[in-house]
Amino acid sequence: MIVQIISSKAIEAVQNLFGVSVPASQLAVQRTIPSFRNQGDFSLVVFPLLKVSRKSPEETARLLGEELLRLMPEAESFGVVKGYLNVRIVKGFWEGFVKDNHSTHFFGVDNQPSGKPVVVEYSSPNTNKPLHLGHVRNNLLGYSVSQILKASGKNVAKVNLVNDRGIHICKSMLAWKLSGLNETPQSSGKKGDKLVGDYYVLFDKMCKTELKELIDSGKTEDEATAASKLMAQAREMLLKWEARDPETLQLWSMMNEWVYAGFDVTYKRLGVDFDKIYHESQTYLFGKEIVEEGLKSGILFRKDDSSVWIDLTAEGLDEKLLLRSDGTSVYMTQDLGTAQLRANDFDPESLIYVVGNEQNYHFEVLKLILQKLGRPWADHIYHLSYGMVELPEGKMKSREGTVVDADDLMDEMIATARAMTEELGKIEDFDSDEAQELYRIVGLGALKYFILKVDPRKNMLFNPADSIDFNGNTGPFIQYTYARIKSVLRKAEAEDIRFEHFEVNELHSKESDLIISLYEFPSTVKQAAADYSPAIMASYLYDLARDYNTFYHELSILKEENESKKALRLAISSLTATVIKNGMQLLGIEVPERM
RNA sequence: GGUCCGGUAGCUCAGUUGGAUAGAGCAGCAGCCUUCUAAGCUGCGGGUCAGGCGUUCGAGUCGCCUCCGGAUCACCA
Repeated sequence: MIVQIISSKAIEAVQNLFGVSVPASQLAVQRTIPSFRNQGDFSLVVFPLLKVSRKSPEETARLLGEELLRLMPEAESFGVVKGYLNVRIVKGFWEGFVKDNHSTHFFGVDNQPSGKPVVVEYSSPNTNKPLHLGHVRNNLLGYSVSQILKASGKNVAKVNLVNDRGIHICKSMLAWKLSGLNETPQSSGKKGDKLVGDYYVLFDKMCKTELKELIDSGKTEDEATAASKLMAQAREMLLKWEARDPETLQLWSMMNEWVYAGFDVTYKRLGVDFDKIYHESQTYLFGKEIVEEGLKSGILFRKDDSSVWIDLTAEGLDEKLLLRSDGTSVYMTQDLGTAQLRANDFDPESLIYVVGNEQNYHFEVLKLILQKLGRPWADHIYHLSYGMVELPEGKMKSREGTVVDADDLMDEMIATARAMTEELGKIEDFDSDEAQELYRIVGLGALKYFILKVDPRKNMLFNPADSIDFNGNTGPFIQYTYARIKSVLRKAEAEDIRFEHFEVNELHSKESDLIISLYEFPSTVKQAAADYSPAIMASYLYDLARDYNTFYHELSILKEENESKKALRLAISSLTATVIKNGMQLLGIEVPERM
């Protein structure tokens, strides 16, 4: 990397000039800001060196620049502004970079996977209701982070932990049974997850009616809840399920199958997948052995009512329950068990949990307990905590019907893509299938980019009006740039213009801006991986697309008369297309050849 | 109340270990298609980086305090 080269040569230069060895941390090398690009490509801040140079900032920069020219064949010239040394890189360096990579299909994403796997858990839905906007953010993040980690050279295992048991599933089952309609996805034509979700809502309604009657008859709210027959029936059903009552199990597995079939459709459309799916019904009993182990080693303790706890007050947290007084496990117990299970299954380098920030405390405690229990891999648990998705009218509330359904959302985005495309009238020669495919790519591209461009940690606002805007900092803008480049490349191919041979003797500023952006793609992948942040990739791709569009606008490519320049511009264009395609793929976004 | 996260232009968001004059997009205004795709490009206006104090040659970025918003602190998951 050129930044590292400059940095290490600068250390050498300081040694030669002032006889002092300075740490790399003292030498900040950065891209020169646009105002001073006429002087150089990269800048070095010399203020930290004044103590050792005992000279003015300008003089220090000048001496360092001269020494760098001697030491660094890649340095062509330099300029000094105040305490900034601006270094111009020789054209041959960029020529070599473009020549080496312009036809490399997997530029930037071709790191060979090595090491133990990184296990990424994401999605993790409940089977009592369909996927909504919040899940969409989760799924897109999990998938994208997995792609980015892979590209950066990690082995990745994507896992899903489906919450397929518990009182909430029993509620759907009970409502379905009580309705007596025997409604199925086949009989109703409803998507399975929607159908089951409807019964969950129905249960809620029936429950409210029952409660209202009880309260009207003079009971307090608490008394009414306690007296609710429906709730009692649901609890009874859960007990039956845990006792493996055949009839209950059958109903449970039938309805879950419906949900899975529905989820599969949504997952497939969203473009996400998993290497392994865990089901809580099979793992919810795990973790108790770990609790026993913790009791033996004295890390956990039992209270008089025989419930089991861990005392984390020394860590600034509270006491946390791990086993109820009746000996049953809680969420934390299960998660300890599934973490161990995953450690056994994968022998992972690290465990990543893509889970909303409302569970920050849970994961902090989970990690701490496992560390106290001496699990070496616990140090590598990372909670990829993301913020909530809010709507302009506030939070999504299923009870108030303000939940944005994942399938509906995709439908709307694709319909919008269709409307926009038809209005622009550029694809008259597409057949119906090609057109449908384009609407899908653009609609989903808009949705995915809109969500992934914001820093995962932050809460985000999902404004439907903004999300369907396809101009500016959007997925379709980047897709458009790609299609535009491909159009040029097709023309070049038709005219049998090759671009293997060119010499770079001079560079237009728009050319060098673009080349340097392209050069930074591999390190951007690494950084996005290190930060678990698709937003970094999204932001990079937007800047790149913008750089390309100004380049495209200011310089002609095919009409350039100088053959060498024409070839260079085609090579840059080709590499830009590759980077956009590879980068978008890291976000789970496809790019169209034409649009 | 304790802990954690956030507060940057009217709105939505960037701002890599502290570095040059804090940037985009949207919205508004004004231009650019006889030229490789105008889903594009160019220009204009718009800021007490919530506020204060401190560290530093240098702070949106680090530390402390205050204010505002959110999450969490269940024998729920």
